[in-house]
Amino acid sequence: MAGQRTRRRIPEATVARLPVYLRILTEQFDDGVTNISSEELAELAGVNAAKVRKDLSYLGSYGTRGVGYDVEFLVYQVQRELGLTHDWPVVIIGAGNLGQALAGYGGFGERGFPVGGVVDVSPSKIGTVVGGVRVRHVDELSQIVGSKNISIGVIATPGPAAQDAADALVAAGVTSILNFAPAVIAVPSGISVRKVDLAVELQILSYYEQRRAGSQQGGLRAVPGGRGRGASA
Amino acid sequence: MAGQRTRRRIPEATVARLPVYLRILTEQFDDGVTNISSEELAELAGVNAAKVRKDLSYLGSYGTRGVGYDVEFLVYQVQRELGLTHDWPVVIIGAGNLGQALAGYGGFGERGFPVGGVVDVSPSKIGTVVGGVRVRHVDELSQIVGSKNISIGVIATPGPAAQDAADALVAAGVTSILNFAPAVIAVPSGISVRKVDLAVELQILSYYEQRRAGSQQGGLRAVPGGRGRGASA
DNA sequence: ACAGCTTTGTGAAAGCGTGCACGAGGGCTC
DNA sequence: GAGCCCTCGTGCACGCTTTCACAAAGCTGT
Repeated sequence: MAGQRTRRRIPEATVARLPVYLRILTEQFDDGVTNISSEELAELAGVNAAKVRKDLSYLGSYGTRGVGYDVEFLVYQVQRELGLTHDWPVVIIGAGNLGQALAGYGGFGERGFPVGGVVDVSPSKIGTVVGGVRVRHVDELSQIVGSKNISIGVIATPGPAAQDAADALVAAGVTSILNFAPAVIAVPSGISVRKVDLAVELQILSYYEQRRAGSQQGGLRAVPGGRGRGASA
Repeated sequence: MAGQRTRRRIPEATVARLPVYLRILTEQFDDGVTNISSEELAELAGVNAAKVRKDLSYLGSYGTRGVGYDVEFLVYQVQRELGLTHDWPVVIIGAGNLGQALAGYGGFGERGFPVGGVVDVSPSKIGTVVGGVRVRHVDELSQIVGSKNISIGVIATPGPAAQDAADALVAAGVTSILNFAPAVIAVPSGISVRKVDLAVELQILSYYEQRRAGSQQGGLRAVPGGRGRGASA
């Protein structure tokens, strides 16, 4: 019974790259590409080929030496590893500007994360329809989460409301949270949290931008740029 | 002349945390707090106190032993280091769902990143007003960037258009890019790129969610969760 | 069947970030 | 003004991540 599921732990850095590989592999598959080498995949993902091989080796030995990887098979394996063999409905808390955009985005549903519900506290928002979903009151959160078996919540509230939102999500039974609010939230251990802060990203860019303006000798140096990447055009 | 600007290089991981400290410090200052210890700041930021001290030490020795840090002074120092002493206007490329939300968000302008322009390729978008800015054609990008001295561009296009958008931004003179499109973009060296991919974040959560479902013994274990954080409630 | 070419999978080394632990230094009290 | 207490700043060790380099393995053509 411990056969398939409990495979070796995958390093966090690798887990963060697998979705990128997956998107590229899917695109390649749609383009009719049936086989791909670590070198090609690395090029498309903007990383080192050795890193690709090591990352993929955590899933198993799915490549063929001298040939490369079978795209379709690899897509399936990465999906399985990431738990993307079924949909994960999400609930969005906060129907303001950002919440509406996320609900209306559509890209979520396509990628296996349909919007299972949107809640807010404001009476002016409740009852409106965003992204085909009617906004309901946050008090109904538990009911929504329970009935649709939702385990992922998205916080799209203003910063000061983020902790309350997180508490409400956890109380409702959500075990993973994607936090867009500009605030650090505390959650019980065992709950996964990832944070996306747009202002923070811009401020990081500002740092390198300013640094560049300061050191006026010999033009530009390579810039780390975080999860992004620089390559010569 | 090499005095102020060319201080020691700050590690990337630290640069990514400085904006978080800055937000917390600003909030504390607004609440009338005049002094803060590394311990308190660490608690609020969800990190280790030693890490806070080490991070801040890259800026200089601005703390007072036995006392802590002067909040107002520290706010100023972090702002200066991040280059936030003046505004950085940004140009948004792509006026779809996401682009509109970003332009209308308002949080950008408040934090020193006013929307200096929005461009798109679609005639149906051009001329419409989002976030108080009229959408213009992408061909006018150079003119917009030049006249407003913009150095940061935000890509909010669909994935397939991202590379073209990046090329257009670089050609227009932008040197930092925040990429929201689900695609890896290639840029000349010397251009900073940061990437925010919503689907990727959800897929990472999916991995840990699935892993949890797989190991059904003794409840939940601590989950890395990336840039987010777990703390006992 | 064998030689040669290609590409994977992985040990080992180097690099980077984190966290501990403690010395250094400054304020406060008596 | 001397001693005590508190908190910063940082050297060091540890662990994670990246990168290199190469042996193992498979396909192809003769």
